[in-house]
Amino acid sequence: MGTVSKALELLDLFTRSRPQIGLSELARLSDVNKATCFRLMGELQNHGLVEQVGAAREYRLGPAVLRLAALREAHVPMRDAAMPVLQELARVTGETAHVSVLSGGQLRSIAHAYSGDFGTKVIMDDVHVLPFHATSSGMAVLAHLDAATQAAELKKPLPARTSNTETDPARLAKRLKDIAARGYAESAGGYEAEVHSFAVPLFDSVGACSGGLAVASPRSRVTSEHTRVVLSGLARAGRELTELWGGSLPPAIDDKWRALA
Amino acid sequence: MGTVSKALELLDLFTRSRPQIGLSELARLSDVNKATCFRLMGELQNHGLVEQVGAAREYRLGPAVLRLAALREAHVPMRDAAMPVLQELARVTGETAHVSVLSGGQLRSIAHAYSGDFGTKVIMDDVHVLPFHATSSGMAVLAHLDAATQAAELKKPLPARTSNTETDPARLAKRLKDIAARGYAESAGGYEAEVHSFAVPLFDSVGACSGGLAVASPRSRVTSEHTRVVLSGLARAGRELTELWGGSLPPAIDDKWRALA
DNA sequence: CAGAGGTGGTTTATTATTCGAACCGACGGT
DNA sequence: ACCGTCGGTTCGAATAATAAACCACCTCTG
Repeated sequence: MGTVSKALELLDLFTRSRPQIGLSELARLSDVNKATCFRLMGELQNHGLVEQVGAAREYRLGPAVLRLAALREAHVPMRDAAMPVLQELARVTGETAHVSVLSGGQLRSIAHAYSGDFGTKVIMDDVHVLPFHATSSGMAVLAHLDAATQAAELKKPLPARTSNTETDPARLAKRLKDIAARGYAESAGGYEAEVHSFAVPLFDSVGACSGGLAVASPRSRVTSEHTRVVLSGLARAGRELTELWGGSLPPAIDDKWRALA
Repeated sequence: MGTVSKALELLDLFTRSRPQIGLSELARLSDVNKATCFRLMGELQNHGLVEQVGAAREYRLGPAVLRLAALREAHVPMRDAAMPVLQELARVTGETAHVSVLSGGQLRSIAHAYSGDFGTKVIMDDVHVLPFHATSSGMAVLAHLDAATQAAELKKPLPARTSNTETDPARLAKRLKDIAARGYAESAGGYEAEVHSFAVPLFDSVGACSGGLAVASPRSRVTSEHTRVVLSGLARAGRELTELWGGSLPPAIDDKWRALA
């Protein structure tokens, strides 16, 4: 693996639940030698991506990330545009909603919104790369990608995240066909055992699938009425978001989503 | 220079005015070999920091920067807290306001706000590292740092950005003493020839200087009345922001700022 | 108080990784 | 057909990253 990748993996160790990390722990978590770690962090620090703070000289993300994000938003205002739609979707469903985009062959979560309705909710804080085979967003997106990418993805290993994860390529292929026919995907505990989620694909200006929009609930709250509300919310929000991002719904999807509303 | 630094410098080439860059141009701008550039961008892309888009396969900042920024804000909500204060400061002065923080020995701009009052305004979009000797923020901060850091900074080269930049260490040292005595700094075209700016230092919880707050105007609008408004605005906003960030004003500064209001 | 085990940071020779020049095929205008 | 550019690739040479040992310091604990 390249040096840069190692440095970036160090960055990915920072999460909501672990926002500051000392040098030794960083080395331990990343399986990178402490000296190497030290140098890499030094370089990251010189560019403001991380900073050291406090007497323990622990590292945390630095101010430069704000600049980069502001720049990205100024040029591709996806997140800002998505936020209100996402919050409304969380509100009407009473569940956690999140949106992800396809980038470099990976599906990345870029924003999420929680509902205040229940004491229990699905926490998305520290998820960033969504596996195609184990999440509803992933399957929704994969099902609407071209056959070649789909086949390529099916050839990769399909690690089981839970006992409900679909790990058989043939069965997964069948499920994808099904999803494409319906216009939405469902995952019953394939990512986290207790999490049930539904997702719809999102499309760019040339009608190619570019991301996914999902609602995730604790399994216990899933009923047929709940599912109806979630699906109709997803269809509406999916249509709105696709439009906001300057995309266009393929007519086939448009029809299927009309039926959900 | 380390490989990681090279990669991060590539990231810094993306600006508001140049948000998408092709491989060849990237190599040209960065003085990095095209092959190297390609590999580095590939690694950045694998982590979502950049993505390729369109038929020309141009690069732009990717969705992962959003995640990092959201993480930083969740843990250190500086920018979000600063934004309203900054906007109010821009409003009352009618000029561009910006705030910067000290990180890893550099002063980095983390947010700015424009006023709608005038047709001409100072544009801060693509500034991110502020030189200590050539900006009012830089001098305000440096003047309130400990003597050792100050001396170290004075020993470094002081490149002239304009004909008005202070490049003589001795004269700069004298100016810094002056600034510390007044509690604010002034830069008359030291960074951009036509830009006149005032700045105040900001302080952390132990009373150490941790950043700067500045108002920048076109030179032509500077009058004594204008200066009075700007300084009183800076004093008020500086006090507010220091408090918001959980810092405490040194009593000496507090006195001086009272006189400005 | 001594020492064990933790911290952040530094140094070393060894080695694996990165580098850059040249090259490739594709595209778009002369 | 030529030219210039594009994104991307190759390969030997050379640079830069590596891991382990070491330091100074701190805080527990026996």
